[in-house]
Amino acid sequence: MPKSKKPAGGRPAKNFEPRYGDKPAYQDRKRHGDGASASKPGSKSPSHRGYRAAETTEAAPKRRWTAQERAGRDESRGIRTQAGGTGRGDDRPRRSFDDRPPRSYDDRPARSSERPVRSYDDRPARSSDRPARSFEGRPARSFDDRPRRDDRPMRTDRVDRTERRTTGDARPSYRDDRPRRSFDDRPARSTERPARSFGDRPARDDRPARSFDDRPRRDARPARSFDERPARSTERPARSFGDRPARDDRPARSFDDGPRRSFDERPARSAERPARSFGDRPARDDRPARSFDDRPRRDDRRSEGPGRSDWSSAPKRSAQQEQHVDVVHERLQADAVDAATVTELGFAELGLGENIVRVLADLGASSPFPIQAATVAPILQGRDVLARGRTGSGKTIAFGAPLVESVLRAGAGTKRAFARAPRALILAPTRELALQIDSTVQPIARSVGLFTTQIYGGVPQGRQVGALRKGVDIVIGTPGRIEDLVEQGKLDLSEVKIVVLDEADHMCELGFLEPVQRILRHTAAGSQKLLFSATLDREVAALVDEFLVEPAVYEVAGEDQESGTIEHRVLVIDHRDKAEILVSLVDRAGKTLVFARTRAYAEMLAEQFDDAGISAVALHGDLNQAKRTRNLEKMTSGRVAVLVATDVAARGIHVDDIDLVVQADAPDEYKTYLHRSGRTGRAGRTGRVVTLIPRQRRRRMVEMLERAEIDAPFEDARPGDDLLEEIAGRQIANVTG
DNA sequence: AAAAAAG
Repeated sequence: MPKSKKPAGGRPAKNFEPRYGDKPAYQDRKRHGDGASASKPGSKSPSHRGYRAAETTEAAPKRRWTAQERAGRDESRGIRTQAGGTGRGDDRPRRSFDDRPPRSYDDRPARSSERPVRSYDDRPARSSDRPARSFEGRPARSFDDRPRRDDRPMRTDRVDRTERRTTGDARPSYRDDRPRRSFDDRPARSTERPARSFGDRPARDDRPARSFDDRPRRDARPARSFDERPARSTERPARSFGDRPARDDRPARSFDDGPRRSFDERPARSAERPARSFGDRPARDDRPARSFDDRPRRDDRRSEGPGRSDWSSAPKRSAQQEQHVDVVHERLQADAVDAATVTELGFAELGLGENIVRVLADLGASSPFPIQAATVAPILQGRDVLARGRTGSGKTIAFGAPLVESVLRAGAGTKRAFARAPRALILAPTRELALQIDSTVQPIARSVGLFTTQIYGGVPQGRQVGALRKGVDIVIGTPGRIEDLVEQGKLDLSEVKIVVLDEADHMCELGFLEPVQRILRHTAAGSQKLLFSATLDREVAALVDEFLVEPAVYEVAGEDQESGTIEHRVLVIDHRDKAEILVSLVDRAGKTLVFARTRAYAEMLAEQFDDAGISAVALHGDLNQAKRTRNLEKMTSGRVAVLVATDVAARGIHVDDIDLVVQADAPDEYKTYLHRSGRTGRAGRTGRVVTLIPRQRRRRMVEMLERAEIDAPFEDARPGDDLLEEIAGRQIANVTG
């Protein structure tokens, strides 16, 4: 009955069908699930005891993992602290810090010259043989690590930690070293923090509750979440870093650029991180209680305020390190300030091989963007790197090119083997992003005879497994399927010596962190880690503490929202006008990306636009992968001008020429705002972002924009307003009419 | 709320 009403209500049956043609897809998926369970009688009923053997089987593995997961969870809470020490220590070869710098599989840089020569024609041929051989060699595989993990939980670490902290060792890792470390520094640090901490902290507290009422002013800053930014915004509109006491230490840095500065501090901290990181985290509201265990001891902690700094705060770094970091930073800032300076060094000068440089040129990157100029060299040196570059600034090439070069150097002189285990891994939060990264990295890799493969869910694994069997050098994918294949024994990560986490801060969020941690533990001990994101913040401390060693931290100075090419506006509307206004905004010439908060709403909006005669497609997790890929491709190719998506498209996705981003629903986090709006205005182009909000959301919106350090006018809008015409770029027509 | 695994 109700159905009959709907069609009548202006939802033409026609639209319904086509649209549903799609939906069925996902519904089918669900059906499959049901079907499976249905085939097994009593699946639903808890009393499934004797029944399906299958289930039982599944159960077993799960339990096993549960134990590990638990370990992972603990670690994520800070218990792992010692991961660095205990966890790795015993079994793993682990990287000795001494070596580290050199660490990259450097030994064979020289050989690099050879590569070009090698043609990998053979490859295909061998494939047939391989199957047989497959994984025999690897049996050893990653399991070695695991055992350790188990240990950790029990780990006597705490003791260790204590020691470390006391020692104040800057180095994350090993206690042995630390002891020596100067105690002098430490004290100093502690002093610093306290000061700073109090300022920040309050903020955090606020956030959670997020009550804006009480503290009108502060809200803005406290902004919850992240660290520095929020704080800055309020106090320093301009972003002067008055707040941060800590920074005082580093006179060197020019604060002008400072805005981003947060990273500056960090580098230094990095050294210390292990110890400190844990303290801070707790601070974060978001996270699980984690870590209170340690804290008691931590001086900082009690002050509590410091939280944020985690790695950053870590105050102490040896003078040497500090200087080094600062130096690096200065260089970076200088480059950023003067584009010409950056371009002085070409990709070749940065250490990339001839073939790679050529491909980059083909990809449109003839000379390095600032973030690329900054990270290529350190990555080639084998350092762990944290990098923040705003959306559309070229981060993929920034890690992709040097990653290929490193893999190449490491493998120079080695014979390619069938079923060879991959040597590099790139993790992304969404399948579309993984695909996109591959489209950039693959050509670079192929130019030097290396192979990449995508490993993500939503598609049959057969092909992926087949590729792995033939042997690939670089795996690019999403956490779920990768972990799945690892568990199945079809993906061996033990030879992975370089790991990239794109959208790293996002990968450290609730549902992602643990899988990511487990995956990283399967990679080679001491593997190099590269964390990239436009909104890299201390949220990644969970990974930094356990997996990175004295990471180099980069960001491009002067790269702030004001210097961007995106125009932001906020339209305050009446809820009942929303649909009409949206149609009006989307009915335009250029490509428009619309963000909705839920899958259902995204689907509904796409339908509405279609009904209004504006061809639009949706992109969200309720669509099957084929549909997702197809719809995104339709937008990319220009066959449709409107794409309505959930936040699945918020990060990383690059579609040329999107000149308008409409947020049908305002995001809750400033980071989400930055990523969504970053879908336009890429690589220096201009773009416009319009966010629709109901009147009562005004205040929240103001605060969020402050956190994002974005200035945007708030304007009331109603259907038919010229304002809408202008935003849609139809103003002339309108005027005429 | 969304995303990420299901031969």
